[in-house]
Amino acid sequence: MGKPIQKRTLVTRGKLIAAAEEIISARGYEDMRVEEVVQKAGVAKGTFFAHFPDKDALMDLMIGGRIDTELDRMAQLPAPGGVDELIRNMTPLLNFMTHERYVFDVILRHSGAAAREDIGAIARTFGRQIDVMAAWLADGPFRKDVSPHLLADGIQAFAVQAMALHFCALHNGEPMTERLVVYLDAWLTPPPSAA
Amino acid sequence: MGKPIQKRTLVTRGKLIAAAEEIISARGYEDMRVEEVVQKAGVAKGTFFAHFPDKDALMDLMIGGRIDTELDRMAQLPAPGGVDELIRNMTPLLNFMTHERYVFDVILRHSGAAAREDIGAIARTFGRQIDVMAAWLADGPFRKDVSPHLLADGIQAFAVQAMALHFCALHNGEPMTERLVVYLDAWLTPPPSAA
DNA sequence: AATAAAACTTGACCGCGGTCACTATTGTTG
DNA sequence: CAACAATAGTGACCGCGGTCAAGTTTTATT
Repeated sequence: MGKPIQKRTLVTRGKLIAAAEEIISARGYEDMRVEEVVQKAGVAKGTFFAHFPDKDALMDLMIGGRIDTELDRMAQLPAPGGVDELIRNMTPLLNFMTHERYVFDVILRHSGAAAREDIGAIARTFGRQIDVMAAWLADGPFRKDVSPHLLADGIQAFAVQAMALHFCALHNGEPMTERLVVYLDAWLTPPPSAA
Repeated sequence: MGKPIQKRTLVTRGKLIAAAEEIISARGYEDMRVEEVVQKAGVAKGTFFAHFPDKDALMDLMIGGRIDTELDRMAQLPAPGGVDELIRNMTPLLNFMTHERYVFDVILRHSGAAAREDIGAIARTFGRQIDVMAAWLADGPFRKDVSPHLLADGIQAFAVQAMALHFCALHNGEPMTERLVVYLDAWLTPPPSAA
């Protein structure tokens, strides 16, 4: 039922993505301009928007791809034996997500999809992240009174909070992971036996 | 010290803010155009940017003011007797924060300040929110093994998570507060006496 | 009242994301 | 192959946030 796609479509799309990658690796995400991408790819500006609904959609793809690489790595790792190790396992991902303020903003904007049908790359990685972490939590010295999935949801929430504070003038100085360890100790560690 | 400010500055600023308020209450936050604000205020476009660094700064002010109103109300309330009541107390705030996708995005962007010196209105409300909730948590049937401040941080993190999922196609249908109650039960409720 | 300096305002202009009516290319069918 | 849809690509154009050199008004100074 999908409409037939001509070969040159894939070629053009590839040229656009390659151009974007080149620009990003040279000057970072924030400074990417659509005009520069199309110029480098040797196509007209309108062509860009025939391939992507808007600039954000390309960013979603590029950033989502990069996050997926990190998740691939994380999925290989053995289940962490404690909060410290868990955070160490996540650190490369968190570092990427916060290495540019612009990137973090794009990620937040795309972490939920707008419509059921067009869940973007980043939104998918948020789901994947839950799965990876839930697997870690299933066995390990962590709370067992709630489901691993719920625990993973919480880790995500706390990670976002820690990353947001990383960009807040009131809180930086203290590294992100130190803030996170406090949160996750309280969230994941089996509490003292009586209230 | 502070440079002298002329009276007309306050007048102009007032006209800009009044114009913005009028537009927002007529058509919502997202559709506010700087050009329309200055036209309605009867000043030139450049004047706007002499009063606010950028459009976002005005939005920060407008949205922050509105959030402060909600926090004033919340601060008056007696400490909630449980998770359900706590969430009921927060609901008007959460509803405002999510009543437009654009508003939620602005809030997230501004929840951390860019530089120590220019903490905006929204960033300040995030701090206030912690204080209001920490006061609620000090007495009440909630976890006591960690500080009320930390508990309040967590509530904020989970609230943001719940609101983000509210905009996610995969999760809406289920109302926001129902998601939140699951999170907060696990976070705030004294856990069963043994692991 | 004249003058100078600082504060404030102005609007033409720019950058850049996004649109759309039109042209060009591709694949198909008789 | 020629005719013809369907699919892709084009670039002038628009909307809107943001800039800045020049002009106007206020306040301080003599």
